[in-house]
Amino acid sequence: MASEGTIRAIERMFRIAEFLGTRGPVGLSAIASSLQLPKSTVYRHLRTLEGQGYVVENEEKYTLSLRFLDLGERARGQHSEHQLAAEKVGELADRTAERAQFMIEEHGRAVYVHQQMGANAVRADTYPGKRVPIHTSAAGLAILSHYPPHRIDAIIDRHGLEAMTSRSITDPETLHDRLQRTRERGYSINDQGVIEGLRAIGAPVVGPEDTVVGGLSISGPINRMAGQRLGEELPSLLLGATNELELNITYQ
Amino acid sequence: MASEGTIRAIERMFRIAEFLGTRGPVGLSAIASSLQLPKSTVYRHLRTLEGQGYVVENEEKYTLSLRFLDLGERARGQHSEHQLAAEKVGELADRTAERAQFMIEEHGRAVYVHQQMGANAVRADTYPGKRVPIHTSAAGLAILSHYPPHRIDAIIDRHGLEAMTSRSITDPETLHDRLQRTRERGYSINDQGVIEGLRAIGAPVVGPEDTVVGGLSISGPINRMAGQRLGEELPSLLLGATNELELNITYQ
DNA sequence: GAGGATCGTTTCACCACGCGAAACGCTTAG
DNA sequence: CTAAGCGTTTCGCGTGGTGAAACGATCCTC
Repeated sequence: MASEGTIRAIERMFRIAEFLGTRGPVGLSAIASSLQLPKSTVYRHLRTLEGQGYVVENEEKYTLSLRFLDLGERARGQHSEHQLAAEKVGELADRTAERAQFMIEEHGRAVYVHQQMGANAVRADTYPGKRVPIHTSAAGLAILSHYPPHRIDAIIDRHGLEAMTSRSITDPETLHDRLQRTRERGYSINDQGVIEGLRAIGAPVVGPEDTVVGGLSISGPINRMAGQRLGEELPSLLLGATNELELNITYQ
Repeated sequence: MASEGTIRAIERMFRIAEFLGTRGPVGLSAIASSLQLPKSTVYRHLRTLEGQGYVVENEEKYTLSLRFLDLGERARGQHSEHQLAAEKVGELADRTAERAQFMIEEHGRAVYVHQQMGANAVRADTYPGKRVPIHTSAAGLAILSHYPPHRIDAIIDRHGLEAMTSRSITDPETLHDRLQRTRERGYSINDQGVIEGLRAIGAPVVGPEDTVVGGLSISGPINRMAGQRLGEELPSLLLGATNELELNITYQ
């Protein structure tokens, strides 16, 4: 875990912060025993986090502060593509009445940047900042389909091909096949690879110099994501929005 | 800045992260010279952040990763009140066509938790996680109005009463007067205290055991936030939503 | 109400670890 | 061809992060 020449205190701090993020408000001893760290060490870290305003203490329970949200929103707002993508996600959600999202790749994983629920959208436990294995999302597949092979293989080497359902892609062969079909078709299909009964289509958003800035996608239940709607209507809306977005990015 | 018994490396790390949050993608030397830190130190910190996935490097420029958004969203989602408040913010924005928000107090400052633009809402550079001096927002004043005096004074001692416009509250006397009027009236009014031409009304959201969980508020231009609408219509909507929210929180 | 368990806090001595000056290789500009 | 800038790497110093242990407060249990 700890690479060479990196700062251990900071790595520990993030372990503590991530632990606070998964388990709600929690006390010092619980953190120390869960992370197998001495109480005094955790105490010093929490005092530091609290002093910097990144942790809130309430009745001897510690919680993450919304300062992390501040940093996160700044991270999201820094790329102008992301803001332009938000509009298109809204349009897609409105016109299809499904759930639409814009994702990017970071460190080999797919990250939700924007998402919007349409009128009939199926709920999901996704939120901005959430990261999923890149090969299990339609937007992620779309992004990969525009990457050079060595970059795809590097991601596979780093993260493997974790299965989330029985329909997930699990070996490099089929992944490359799917990516090839995605390139031919112009858009990707994720058929129940992340949640049973859920299907999604995605398209890569290509910026200047053929760099992929992210992927747009539409998700819905398999009964509505089928037939002519899946084959023509939705791809047409998706590719139309993607094209407009690419133009907005290039000529902003 | 550096208190006693806290970890310097972590404080430096946040200085670097916050710097990346304000200035977009930036190189190593720019960070080092701006923060007056040795290049090798900044380099080690960036390597650590990158290794933990909290910073993304692209063509020798460093950017905050959306992992901060992940942590931030987790922080926001951890309190069930916040999720319940989101609905009410939506209702208020829809019904008033203005901008509505829910804020909480953290470390003596007011923090945006949820905000939604109504159809006629005036734009503002606010976003979830943004922090403002608590006495310059209607929701913040509403929260303060339910705090015991010693807690209010502690906040004044810590942060002072910074002015943002000529109409801002700047001395403790008038602040306490305004809070007294807020208590009598049942809602607070922020008259151009943060932006000229903008007026807002806010109400405290009180949970079990008389603890204040946050504040709801509605903001709009002074020409629409006036007369009978300001005196009756909007307060009635605001207090109605607040009351419903309080019930939802107590009997969830 | 005494005893025990558990909590957060504080102390303190050790030495790993974070630090920073300097050197290095590389690219770009003039 | 030189010079200035960049990110990277090295390395010895000394301090700052560490963790075992003790401490006092609080909360149960009997």
